[in-house]
Amino acid sequence: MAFKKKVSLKDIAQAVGVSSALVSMVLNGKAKQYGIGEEATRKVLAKAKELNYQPNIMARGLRSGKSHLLGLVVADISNPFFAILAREIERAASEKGYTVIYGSSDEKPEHLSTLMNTLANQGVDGIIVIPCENSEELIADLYLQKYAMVLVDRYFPDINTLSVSLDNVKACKDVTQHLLSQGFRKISFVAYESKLLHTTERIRGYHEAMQEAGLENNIHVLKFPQDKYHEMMLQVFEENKINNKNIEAIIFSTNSLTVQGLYVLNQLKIRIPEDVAVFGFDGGDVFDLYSPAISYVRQPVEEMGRKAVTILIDQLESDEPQVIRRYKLKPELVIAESSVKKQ
Amino acid sequence: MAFKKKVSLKDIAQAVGVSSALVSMVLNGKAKQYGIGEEATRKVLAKAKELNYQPNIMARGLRSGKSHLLGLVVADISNPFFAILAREIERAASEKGYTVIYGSSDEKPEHLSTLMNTLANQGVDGIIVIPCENSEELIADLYLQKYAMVLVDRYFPDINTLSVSLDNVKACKDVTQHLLSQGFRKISFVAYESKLLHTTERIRGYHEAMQEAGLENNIHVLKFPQDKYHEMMLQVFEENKINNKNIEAIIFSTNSLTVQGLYVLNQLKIRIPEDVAVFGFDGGDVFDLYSPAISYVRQPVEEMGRKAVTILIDQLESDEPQVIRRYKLKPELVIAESSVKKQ
DNA sequence: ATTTTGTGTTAAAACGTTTTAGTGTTATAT
DNA sequence: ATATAACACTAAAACGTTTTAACACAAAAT
Repeated sequence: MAFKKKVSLKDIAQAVGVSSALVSMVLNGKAKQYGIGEEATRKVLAKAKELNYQPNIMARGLRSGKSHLLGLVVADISNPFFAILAREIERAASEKGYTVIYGSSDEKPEHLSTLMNTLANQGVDGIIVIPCENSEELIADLYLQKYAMVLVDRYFPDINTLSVSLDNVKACKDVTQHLLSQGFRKISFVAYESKLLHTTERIRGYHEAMQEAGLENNIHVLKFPQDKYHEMMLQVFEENKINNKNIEAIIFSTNSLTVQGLYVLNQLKIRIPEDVAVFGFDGGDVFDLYSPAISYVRQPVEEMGRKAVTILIDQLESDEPQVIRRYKLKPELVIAESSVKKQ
Repeated sequence: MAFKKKVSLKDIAQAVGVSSALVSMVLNGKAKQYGIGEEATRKVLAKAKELNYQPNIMARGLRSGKSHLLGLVVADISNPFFAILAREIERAASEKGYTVIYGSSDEKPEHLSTLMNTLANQGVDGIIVIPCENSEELIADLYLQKYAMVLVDRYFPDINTLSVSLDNVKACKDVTQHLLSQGFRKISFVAYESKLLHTTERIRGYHEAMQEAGLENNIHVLKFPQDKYHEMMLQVFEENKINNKNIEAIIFSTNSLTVQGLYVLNQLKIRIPEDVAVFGFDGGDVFDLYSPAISYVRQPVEEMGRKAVTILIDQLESDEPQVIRRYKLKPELVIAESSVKKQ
C-alpha cells in the first residue's frame, strides 16, 4: 500500500547482515538455484515481510528491459463489447503479473498511431490492438519491427500476426439461415463501408447462406459510412418501403449499427417483427429491454480477452519464435422475438 | 514507434561529440538555464530527431522517483457511465503527459484493495478512485499516508480528500420537483442499500422536495442490496400493487437500478407512464430506445473526468500543500415521455 | 602579471535491481 | 599433503537518466 517506495533490497540486506545480491536472489525464489543457506533464506524472507518490502518496478524494468506492462488499444470503450473485452483483458493480465495501460482510438487511425506511440514510450512489453480502418500500414510497420502484438476482433489477412477473432463467416451464415428457416426471403444485410476483414467476412457468411438457399437474387447489402450512418440509414430505410415488404428482415452486422438501426426503425414507426424482422450483434441491455427483445449474435468476449492475453504473454516469455496463429472463436445465436415470424 | 528502446543519450552524445549530461540538459529544454552553447544545442537537437530518440521511461522514473503513471480504479467498467468517465480521464491525462492504468473493483472492497496494491506496485504517482461501499478504511489509510488521490462520483465526508462529484442533493430534488409539477404525488425512490454518501445525498434531495411540498407522509424509499436486487425489486413492485396507483412515479437513483427497474416493470407488464412514471439516472441507449423514452439525470461526465485529472496533477506538481476541495458539479435533467403525465 | 569572473562543458554519483564472475571456506578425492 | 570439488556468499558492473560539483579556458578586473 505504498506509492512512495521506501524499503529497498539494501535496507533488508543491512538489517539481516548480508549482501543485497543475496536478498535479491532469495526474494526472487532462486535461493536453492543459487545455493543460498537455509538460515539466510529464512531471515531474509522474514525481514522482507516485516518491512513490507515492495520491489521498485522502475529499477527492475531498467535492469531487465521489461516493464510487465501491456498496451491495449480499443476502438471505442463506450461500446459495451469493448468495455467488457477490456475488463477481461485487464483481469487476465493481472493474473499473470502484467498491468494494462489502454486508450481508445475512436476508430481513427491517427488516434491509433498517437496511442501506439504513447504506449511504446511507456515501454510496454507487448500490445493488444483492435485495429481500425486504414491502420494496416501502421500495423505492418510494427510487425516488421518484430514487436509483440496480437490483434483482437479484427485482423489483416496480409499481415502475419497473432490474432483472436470471431468466426465471422459462420456467425452471419448462421444468422441468415435462422432467418430463412423462419420463412423470411427478402433479407437485407447492414454493414459499415469498410475494408476491414471482419466486415467482408460477415458479408460473406450472409452471401453463402443466401446462395445455398438459391436466393442470390435477393442479396441486398447496405453499406453505411462510419461517420454519418444515422441519417443515411434513415433515408435508405424510408426509400426501401419496408412496410410494403420490400424488406422482410434486416441483419445488422455490428453492435453500433444495431443500436442505430433501432433508433431509425423506431423513428419511422416500423414494427418489429411484424413489418420487419431484426437480428443484431453483441447484445447489451438495449437488446433485452427493447420491445420486442432483439435477437443477436453473442461473441465469447471473455474467452477472446483471455486468449489474447495468454498468447501474447506466451510469445513474450518463450524464447523460441512463436508459431503465428489466428484463433477463430465460435459465435452463439441468442434468439428473441425480433427475429421470429409471427403468424 | 519503438517498444525496444535503442537510442540512448549516450548514442547521441557520441555521435555529436559531447557528454551525455549535456544532451540530457538540451533535450529537457534546460539549455539556456545551464548555459549551453548555441552550436552544441543545435547539433544535439538535430541528432536526436535524426535518430528518433525516445527517453527510457524506466531510467527516468528510477532517477526521478516519478512514473508519470496515474492509477484509476473504476467501480464497473461495463456501466456506460464509468466507461465514458474512464475514457475522458485517459484523454485528459494523456494531454498532460500522463498515462493511465486502470482496473475494475466490481464494487468489492477486496478487489479495490488488491487493485490499489497493484497500482502502488506499479509506482503510480497518484490515483483516481471511485470508492465502493466499505472502502472507507482503506481510503483513510491512504489518506493518512499522504498519497495523492482524488475520489470521483462518491466521497467520504470524514476523510478530507480531493473529490469531484455530482451535486446529488440538487439532482434528486430537481427530479422530485419535476415529478410533482407533473401532478404525481405518490412518488417512490429506489436506491441501493448503501452507506455511501452519494446514496444518502440523493435520498436527501428527494426528502427535501417532498417535505417542502408538504408530502412527508408520502415519502417512500425502497432500498435494495447490491447483489440480488433484481429479484427483490420484482417482489416489491408486485406487492406494491402499482396498477392500483399505490405508486404513481418511481425515481431510480443509479444507472444500474434504472436498467434493472425497466427489466422488472417490463416483466410485470406495467406500463410507463400510464401505470407509473419513471425517472432514471445517467442515460444510455436503453433510455432513448425504450418505449417510451426514459427521462434521466445527466451528469457532466466529461467535466468530471477532466476535473479529476486536473486537480490530481496540480497536486502532484505543485510544491505547496494543495487546498483540499470538494468539487460539486451541476446535474441536468433530460425529460422524455416516461415522466410526463398523460391526460 | 595575477586574480577574479564568467562561460561552456564534463566526470561522477545516484536511483534499485539483477547477474556474472569471483572469493574464501570446508569437505572430499587423489 | 595437495589438488579438487562443493558450498555459501559478495563485489561489482550494468541498465539510462538527471544533477551536482568540478574543470578548463577565456575575458575582464585588479
